[in-house]
Amino acid sequence: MNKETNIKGQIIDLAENLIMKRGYNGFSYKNIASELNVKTAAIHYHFPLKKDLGVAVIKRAQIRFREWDEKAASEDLSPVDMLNQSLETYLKYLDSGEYVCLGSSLETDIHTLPEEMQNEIRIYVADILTWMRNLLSRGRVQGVFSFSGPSESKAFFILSCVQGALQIARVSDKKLFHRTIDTLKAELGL
Amino acid sequence: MNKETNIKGQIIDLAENLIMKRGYNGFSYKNIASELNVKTAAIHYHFPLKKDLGVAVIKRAQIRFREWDEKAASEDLSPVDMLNQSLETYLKYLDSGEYVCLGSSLETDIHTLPEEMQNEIRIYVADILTWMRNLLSRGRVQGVFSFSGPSESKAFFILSCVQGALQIARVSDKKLFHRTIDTLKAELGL
DNA sequence: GTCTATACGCTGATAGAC
DNA sequence: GTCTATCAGCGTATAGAC
Repeated sequence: MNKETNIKGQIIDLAENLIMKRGYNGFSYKNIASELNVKTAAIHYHFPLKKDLGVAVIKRAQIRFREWDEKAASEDLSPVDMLNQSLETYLKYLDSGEYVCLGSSLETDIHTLPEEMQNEIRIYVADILTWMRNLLSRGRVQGVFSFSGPSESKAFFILSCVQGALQIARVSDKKLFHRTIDTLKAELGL
Repeated sequence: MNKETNIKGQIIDLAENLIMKRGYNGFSYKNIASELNVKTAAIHYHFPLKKDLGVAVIKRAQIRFREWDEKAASEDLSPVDMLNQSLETYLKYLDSGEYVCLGSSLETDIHTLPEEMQNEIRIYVADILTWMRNLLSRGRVQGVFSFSGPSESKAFFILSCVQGALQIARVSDKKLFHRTIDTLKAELGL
């Protein structure tokens, strides 16, 4: 999904993609090592425990998300454009034919994960929910979004819908994912 | 979740619950064996390969779902009551504090599963989507549901939303799941 | 930073006794 | 139907050489 040049970054990239494709319990250091044409011990040098790598993946996702948000804010991106940009991320996952979003995958695995990872996931998901809530709130005040009820509920509703749709699309008709996105936009008055 | 008396049924029960809680790659025969106070070899007697057990879990879910549908139909249950009954299943999962729905968990794991299991999952999800589509269609004709667009799209939308909400609720505020259900109902005019 | 070598528990799975 | 015994392979992880 990304193109890190440093080795550590490349490992995190591969791990993230593997988690999104196969889940945390569905990948091993060997998968990463063979992709980089090294041995597993080399991966352990950078991330002694698998848990360390797992935490690194989530923390980087948190940072990337925050930076994306700040960048969009500094560019004075409109709420509509920001929403569209975020939805494009999910469309990109859909087009890949392989990935679901990171949160989605880790939520499913949550009861098998070390506590440190669980905590970081909660933070990551909370960040996204808060961001969406603020975006909706702002958009409604500006008159570009139209919906009823608390922004918090609507944010949860939209993210649930997109995330769930991406998963179901994995095993059914992908065009229905696009329709779901269209419906969500229409419900906001777009 | 269930209460099978025969051993084979008990094994399938435990496997299903483990999949919903920990994912297919997050459980082992040992988990089931220790729960039943037997050795893993005893489980292999009933299901030689893990894949066999996985397929059995999904096939039973298919049958249970169809039987539930037929029963509801034979009782002339109204579309509203049928919808509510199905939503109660998800609420039960939420209250357990542990489970997401079977489809949800297996969709996440899909790229790690043997082909036989993948096929059964597709059938299972297709069955549920078709059922929901027909329910919505019937309800709209009867004038108890109100929504625009194809029933197929709406079915996908609703199931995505519920499924995604159940997952996100695992790591955030569970009351927002209830609000999501309320919103979905309100959108149908309930 | 990466390698070889090694350890060790767990997992899926099988054979044969009871 | 369940047991003991056993197996190979994998996954995580560490030690020490290069």
